[in-house]
Parts: sequence; C-alpha cells; structure tokens
Amino acid sequence: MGTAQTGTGARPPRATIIDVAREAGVSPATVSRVLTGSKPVSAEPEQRVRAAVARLGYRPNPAAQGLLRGTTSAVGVVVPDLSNPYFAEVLKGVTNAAQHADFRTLVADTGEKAGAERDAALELSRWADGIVLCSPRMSQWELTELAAAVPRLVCVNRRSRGTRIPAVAVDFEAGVASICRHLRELGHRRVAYLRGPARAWSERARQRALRAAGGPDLEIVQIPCGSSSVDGHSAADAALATGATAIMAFSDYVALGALARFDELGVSVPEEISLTGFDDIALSRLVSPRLTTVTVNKQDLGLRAWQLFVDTGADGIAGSVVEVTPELVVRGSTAAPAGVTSPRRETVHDR
Amino acid sequence: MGTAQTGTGARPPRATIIDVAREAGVSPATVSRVLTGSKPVSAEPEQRVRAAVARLGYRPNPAAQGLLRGTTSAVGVVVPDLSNPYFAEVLKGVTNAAQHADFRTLVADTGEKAGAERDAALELSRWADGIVLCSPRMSQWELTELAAAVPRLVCVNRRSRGTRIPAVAVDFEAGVASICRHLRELGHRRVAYLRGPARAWSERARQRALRAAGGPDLEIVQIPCGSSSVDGHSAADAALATGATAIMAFSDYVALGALARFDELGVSVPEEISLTGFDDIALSRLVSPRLTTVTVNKQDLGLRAWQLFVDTGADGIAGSVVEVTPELVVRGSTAAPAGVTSPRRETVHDR
DNA sequence: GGACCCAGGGAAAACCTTTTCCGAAGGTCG
DNA sequence: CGACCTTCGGAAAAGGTTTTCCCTGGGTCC
Repeated sequence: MGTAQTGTGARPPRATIIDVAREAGVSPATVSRVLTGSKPVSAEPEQRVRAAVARLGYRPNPAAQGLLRGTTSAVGVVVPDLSNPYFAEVLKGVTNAAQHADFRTLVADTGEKAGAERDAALELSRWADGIVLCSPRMSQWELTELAAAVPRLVCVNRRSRGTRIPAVAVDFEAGVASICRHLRELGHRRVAYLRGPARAWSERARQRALRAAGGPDLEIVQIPCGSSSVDGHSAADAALATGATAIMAFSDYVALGALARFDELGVSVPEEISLTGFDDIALSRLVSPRLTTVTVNKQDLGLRAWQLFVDTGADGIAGSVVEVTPELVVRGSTAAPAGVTSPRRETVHDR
Repeated sequence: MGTAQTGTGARPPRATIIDVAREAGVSPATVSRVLTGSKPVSAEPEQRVRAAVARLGYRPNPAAQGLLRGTTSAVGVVVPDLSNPYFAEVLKGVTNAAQHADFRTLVADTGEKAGAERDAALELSRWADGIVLCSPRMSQWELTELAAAVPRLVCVNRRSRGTRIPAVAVDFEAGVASICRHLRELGHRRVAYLRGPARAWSERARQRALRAAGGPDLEIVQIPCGSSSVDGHSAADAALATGATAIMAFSDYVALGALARFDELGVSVPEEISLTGFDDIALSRLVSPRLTTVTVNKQDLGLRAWQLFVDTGADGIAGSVVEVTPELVVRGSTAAPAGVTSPRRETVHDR
C-alpha cells in the first residue's frame, strides 16, 4: 500500500519518466515540467502526474539528469586521514552545509600520503562539481597544476600566495601569538616548542609567528617532534632537558602524548611545567589537568569551505581567502613558573 | 606540455569520446573498446587512440556511463555523527576498501536524529549502488521497509533477527562477558553499570550479557547514563553512591567522562574504584590511568561491511551476518578492590 | 584457386531526462 | 465576429557512452 516495495524477492526495474507519463496519460515533457517547475502546468494534469509519481514511487535518475545538466550536485572532500578527528569534523561541516543545499558529499582518504592527493582529487572531481582539499601536503607546484585541472578547488588550511585558489585557513600565526602572550604574562621566559611536520604549511606559519614572538623576554627552544601523540610522548624528555618552564606543542594530540609522558615521569603539570596545545580537540577537556589550548571551530571551517565553494563560480574565478581566528582558552595546564608569583589577572582569556 | 590544462582563464569544455575518435581517426566504438577492453583492438589503432586520449586529457563522463550501465560505482555510508571517532573510523574502513575496488564513497550525517536516517539513506541510494547504514537508531519496522526500498543495504552494529538484512556487528555480549569475567577474577563482587541509550540496539545486547553474567558472585547495579562523556561525568556520583567497587561504562567516551569526575572528586582510580570502557578509542591510551577496555577494530568493521556489500548480489539476496569478537585489553584503570589481595596472574589478557 | 570462417571496426540504438521548438486551443480586444 | 495573443502540452533533439548488429577484408582449408 505504501510507495515502498516491500516484497523480498526480485526488484522491479525502477520506473522511468516514460512510465509515469503513460500512467498519467500525458507526455514525458509534462511530467518533467511538473517535477522541476520549469514551466507551469494546469491543475488537472498536474494532479494526475503527482498521483502517478506517488503510485510508481518514481524518482528521477540522477545520471540522466547529470548527463543533461553537465553538473553533479556533489562536492568531493579529500582528507589526509579520516581517523583524525580534526578532519572528520571538517568533513562534517562540509557535509552538513552541502546537505542543506541538496548536494551530496563524496569523500576520499589519502592515508597521509602526499603522493596520493593529486590522483584522489582528480578522480573525485569526475564525479563532483568541485573539490574541497583539506590540509594538502603536496607541493606548491603540484597544487597549482591541480587547481587548473579541477573545476572548482577550495583549500582548507593551506594558503598559496601566488595563486588564486580560494582557501579557508586558521590564522595559525595569531593562535601561536596568543599562546606566547599568555605564557609571557604568566612569567615564563624560556619555552620549548615541539615542532610539527616540516612540510606542513601550518608548521611554517607557526614558525613565522614564533620568529615574531621570540625576543629578549621570551626565548623559544625548538624541539623536532611530529604530529602524532606518540611523537609528543617521545619528544617530551628532550623538551624537559632544555630547562624550559613551559612547553608549547604543535597540536593537542602532540600535547596529550607529552602529558602522558610527564605522568609516567611523575612530573606534575602545571606545577613543575606548563603545557599548551593547539586545536582544542574533544579529549583536551577530559584529561587531567585540562589542556590550555587554542580553539578552532572545525565544523565552521568546513562550512566556510562550502561557502567558498558556492561562491566560486563554475568558471573558477574568485580567489578569496577566509581567515578564521582561533581563540585562546586557558585551562589547568598552564600556570606561573615555580618561584614566580602569579600575576593577579583572573581572566587572561583572549578574544 | 603535460596533460593538465595549466591556463588560468576559461576552461575548455571537456573532451568527449567523439573528439578522441576524430583525433585518432577511428570510430567512437573503437575508442570505447580500447578503454574498456570489451573487445580486442589491433595494435596500430590502439596506439593512436591512446595517444589521442593522452593528448586531449580525455576521461569518460561518469554520468553517461552510469546512465548506460545502470550502476554508479559508488557506495553510500550513513552515520549518526561524523564527529564521533567511532563512526569516522568505520567510514574510513569502508572508504579504503571501496577505493581499492574503484568505488566512490558518499557520506551522509544524520546528526543523531533517528527520523533523518530513512530519508538520508533513501536519498543517498539514488546516487549509489547501495548503502552502509551505521548503528541505525530507527525502528525495526522502518528498517525492514527501508531494506526493501534500497538496492543493497548493509547494517553495521545492528542485527535484526527477523529479516535477511546483511550486517556486521560487534559481539557486544562477548565483550561485556569478558569485562565481567575480568572484574570477577580481580575480586569485585558489586559492579555499577553506566547504561547507554535505551533505544540503542547495542545497549540491549549489553543488557542480555549482563543478565547472563550477573549472579550470586557478581551483583550488577544499573545506573541510567547515556552515550557521551558528559553523561558519564554526571552519572559518576550516582555510581559511587552505590558502594560498588568497580564501574563498567557503556563506552570509552562515557568512561572518560566519569574518570574526569573522579579526578575532580579526588577519587583515585584504580585504588579506590576500578573503571572499564568499551571500544578502545585512541584517547583511552592517553589518559591516566590508561583505560581497561574492550577493543574493536573499527576500520575492520567498515572493511567487512564493504565485503558484505560486495557479496550481496545486485538482486539483494544474501542475508549473512558477520560477528566481530572484541578483545579485552587490560590497562591501568582496573585492579583488585581495596582489601583484596590481587590474585597472582599477570596476564588476564583475554583472547 | 575457390569457399568458408574469423576478426576487426563502423553505424546506430539504447540508457533517461530536460528543454527547445512548435502547434493547437481558448480568450480578449478591436 | 474576426484576428491576434497567450497559455498549455506534445514531439523531438541533445547530452556522452556502451554494445549490438552488421559488413568487409584477409586468411585457411580443401
């Protein structure tokens, strides 16, 4: 009785617009007009068409529509690693926005392999009207070439100065700057920085910020590290050895690894050493002490990428870059260094 | 010089198979045969075709292929919440397997709204050859009806006894049983269970296991809770009030919330109370103490769902159900209750 | 040397929808 | 009352690919 086929066995071939037309006693053109509203249809045939559509459970074949319109109503999202909650959140942001606009989302995971990004994006772009490329690790040259080959390309967390590739990126420099300011105000003078992957664009942005923030009243010691929590775990000892009173990690993940190591070593945070992260992932609120970090709304990042995607005309113009300013959130993992009376300002909370 | 169009301005319309045929001096049929290998083509024309394809950067239009073949080479994945790393991992498993088979992955996020699942799956199924439905919250009746309306439907973590819907599910009962055994062997006699969402199928499976495991030597006290870490945080006090010596949480997330609460209260784990999770998410290894839990390979879950998807013929037969047995992993959050000398078996590690 | 068979390639249909073009009918204004 | 305009709906083409059908040419066997 419903529209759904509840039989278990052979599935009848899907009804076409011709079946509907026959059922309603009109031409296929009329059915199309009723469904798309491209041209008005008088009430009586419209009724018959709608009834026939419901009766047959007809839904237009997207392939045929796509063939004719030359457009797919889909957006492709390419991420380095779906296991990373950061990218999962960005994907969610894009998907939700796209769903709202009746767009489908295609997803590809490159497994953190820079070499796979190009092919994944190219392949996905056949099935989509454009691509959202998250934190691409590929070279600048490769990216430029890709942008020319893909109808619409939007980058997340990768700005390329020379090109006109639309991008939405966290303002890493502002984030690092606010962490540095926070630590300096607490009285820290020597900070160890756990570096991210050298090839990552966001790491280079952080380095720029560190050069600006470092100075006579804030010495920054660089420790090679990485982007995973085990990297942070391994690098923690070297960071301690520098004699720094605070450690600034590349990301929350890295910071959590370091935190686990300190726990093993019996080094108490923040009493003996302060620790900061970056990104504000969900876990950072669950560990003890809760992590002082910089928060970025990852779903918002995805949403803005979508908007950029929409704004970018099908002709591929528009090269706007959206910067998202992250916010410092002070929690329990930072304090004044031992021997320094904490400055009496309760709300260091940046805006 | 390369195949990619590096010009910045107007994008030329994509080359069609007819352009290639003209360029190679053959018919479109021959081009198709070269590319699909559907019929042998002699060496000399094949060379010309391949050269022309490379020169024009031709790639077949998937919409046209889909229209003709009646198939999309895509699989849709419907998840309750992409922010949940659990589902992100399952998605990754499906995507990787699909990528291997030259399939695209479409994704939809229902925002944990059971009412949205049906429509999302139905809509996605227009663009895909089938659907992988993760932890559906919808009613049994609705699920059965959906299975009839979607070409191929595979469920993850939801078995429905009456129907022949292929499914891959964690053996929650075995997981809960192994946790209970572990706690009993440590000497615990009274355990508080932080319940998951009542409507979740996996919660009902856990209840079955608890009924089997509970008995004179193991009393289980049920505490209403939920599935998020804040739920665990809130329910922790009630669990403590029961006087239980161990707490079994619905999931790792919930357990982490409870752990954070214990930290606030100054209740030490595992000395004063033992705590267990379920799922073994990445964070569980980073907190202190590290969480005793049951590990399930979420990507493997996705991979097996894909295999089931492949096995399920286009005619929709096959109703096999794959059960994945989770493994107990003992870490620092469980110990013998106070006053009980820990039984001397170092490796309680289940198989 | 002739007949038959096989392989290779071209023409055209089919897949399903949208949209343009056109024809017919009805209404309105002169 | 007639002519023109408007509105509605049908026929047909277009969109790009695959595949079937068929034809031609060359090789082989008798």
